[in-house]
Amino acid sequence: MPRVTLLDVSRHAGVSRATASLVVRGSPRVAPTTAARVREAIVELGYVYDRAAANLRQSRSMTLGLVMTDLSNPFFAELTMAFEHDVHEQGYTLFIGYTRDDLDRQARTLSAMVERRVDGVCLLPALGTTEASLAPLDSQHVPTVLFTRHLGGGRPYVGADNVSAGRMLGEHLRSLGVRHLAFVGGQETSSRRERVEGLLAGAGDDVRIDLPPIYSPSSTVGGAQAVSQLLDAGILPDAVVAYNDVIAMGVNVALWERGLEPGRSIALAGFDDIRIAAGQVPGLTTVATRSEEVGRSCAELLLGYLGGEPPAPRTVLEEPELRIRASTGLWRPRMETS
Amino acid sequence: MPRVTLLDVSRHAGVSRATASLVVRGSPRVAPTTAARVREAIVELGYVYDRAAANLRQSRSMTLGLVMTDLSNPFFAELTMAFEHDVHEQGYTLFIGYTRDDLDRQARTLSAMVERRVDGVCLLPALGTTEASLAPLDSQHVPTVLFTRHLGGGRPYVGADNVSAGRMLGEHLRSLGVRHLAFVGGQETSSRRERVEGLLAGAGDDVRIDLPPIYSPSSTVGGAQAVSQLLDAGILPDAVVAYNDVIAMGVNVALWERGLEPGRSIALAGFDDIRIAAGQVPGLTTVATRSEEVGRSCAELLLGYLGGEPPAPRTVLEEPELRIRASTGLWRPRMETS
DNA sequence: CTGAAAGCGCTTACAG
DNA sequence: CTGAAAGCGCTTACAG
Repeated sequence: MPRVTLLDVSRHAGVSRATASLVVRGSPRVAPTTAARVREAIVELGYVYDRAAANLRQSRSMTLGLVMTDLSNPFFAELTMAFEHDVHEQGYTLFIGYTRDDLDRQARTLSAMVERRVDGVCLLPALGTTEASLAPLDSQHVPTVLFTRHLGGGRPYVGADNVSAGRMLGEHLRSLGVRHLAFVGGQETSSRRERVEGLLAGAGDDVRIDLPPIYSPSSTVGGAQAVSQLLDAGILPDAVVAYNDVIAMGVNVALWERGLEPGRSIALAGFDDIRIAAGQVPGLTTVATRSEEVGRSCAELLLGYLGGEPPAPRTVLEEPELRIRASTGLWRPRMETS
Repeated sequence: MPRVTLLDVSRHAGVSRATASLVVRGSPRVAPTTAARVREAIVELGYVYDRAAANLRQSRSMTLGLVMTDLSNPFFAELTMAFEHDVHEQGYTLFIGYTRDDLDRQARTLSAMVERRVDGVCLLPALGTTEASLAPLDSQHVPTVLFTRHLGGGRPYVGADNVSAGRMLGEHLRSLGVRHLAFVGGQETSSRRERVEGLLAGAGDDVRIDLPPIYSPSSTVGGAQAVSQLLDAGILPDAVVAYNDVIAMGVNVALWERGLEPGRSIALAGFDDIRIAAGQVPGLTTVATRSEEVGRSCAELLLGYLGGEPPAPRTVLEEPELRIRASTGLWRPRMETS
């Protein structure tokens, strides 16, 4: 059976297609009685608006793309929910794609979205992404906002203020009396560099900081392996700082397994304050990097960008917040070295 | 500047639009030299295929919808990743939406996808969903597969075998010597009923089972509140079984805070085996309900369904697997009652 | 294997 | 406020 179209509706209601079209879009320029007749016809015929066809004509799709590496870090699940909420309210439907930090996959995903004429894209760039990687978006003038990782260029970007987050944690640990800390896990990204930079600044010169080249995926397994590498290298700091909470959770388990008691015999902290981090034993000290605010700002920046010029400000840095819990709060220096 | 279309490409290559169209779709019916000339033109002009326009003509969109309540449970993040992987490989792009267990939001989300002519939808139905709620999908003949929660009808469905999962856990706890267990958390859903049913069967008649009407959202906070309600009601079982792992993580914290040591003084278990559960202290005993397999089966069932009749089998139950960890593995009966 | 024409379902000027 | 015509960018028969 053929699809019911706007032409069928207009005939049934005794008006032209143009009029019916205005009614479905809620135009006030149609007489109320006419509009009512059209709406009746819609119900009687079981008509469903074909936004895809409308979009072809209007050359916009009312869809947005959200592309990230993966969801194994709940931070991105939280961000996704906030982003989806805000754009859904504006009538947009969301395309989603996961690059798994693979450049080919990222290219295919972005192309697929561009071919479907997305109106805009929020992207967490995969490792190794360059400005050139984004040519498929730029050549079609698809407004793009980066989040969490930036490329160093002037492209619109939303993220936590990672330098500030690192500094807060560094200051906290120093004030506890930590004299030796190590940083582990994460990938070689802008946000990792920024967190380390802040940590160094916050801890100050009195604190010895080990920055072994120990990277890891954002998983508990990755965290456990990272801290094992650290300990196997003979490094036993007062405090371990993990690149993020998921990694810190893995560090936590590995420390327990080695007979260390996080929060007592060794301090432990992460970044992000994923909701699940408060449900850890011991409760995990962390710096909230505002998943929901980042998602919301991405939506706001992108929506403001649509059909217009790149927005000002082009960079939004969310203010982090230190959340002190038992994983550092109970730790005390083993002995005074002064 | 106007968009580069297939007409521009065909002119530039000296062929007709139809021929150019065949080339972009990789048809073998075009002479190789002609095809090469067209491909050159595409590159030279910077042409981008407009799949949205193609889809209008073909009346299919090469998009699928994945609709669930939310991502606060990592189980659904894992499922999403697996589903996305498989459908991406088949050339589909994914629309996503979160209902937050709200029927209105679910209706709006499904309508938005239907208006955009999705080829198929995988849905975790919000609480209160009836067959009638799915009329927007059915009236447009959008193939639909349910997951995690079913409606009792014959609609295609993928989920874990929750009865079996409950039974495994019940048998495990009984074999440990647990004589009194309580089940807490979760919503009033098909999967909760099934888990409870299996648990009762597995534990047998010798085990006293408390099923207080304590429901909760899938969050650590929800879990902490649920177990507090239990304990405040004066119930102190040998073992607490939570509806899922996220809730169990909250139970874990609340038990510690009350001076109970999960895994020692009280046994604790959940369901799902979310990846992060292994990174708990103590390690959480759970029944894996196969997030990735569920996602994969959803993709397979839905793709098989597209353009054809509803698939057989219409129901796929993934086999669960018991994962014993310290949260029950270290527990021993306090005294013999025989 | 290639080309001219019609059509997917809508919206957009332009007359009236 | 309403209607007839053209067009969004593609694909699909149908001739050749």
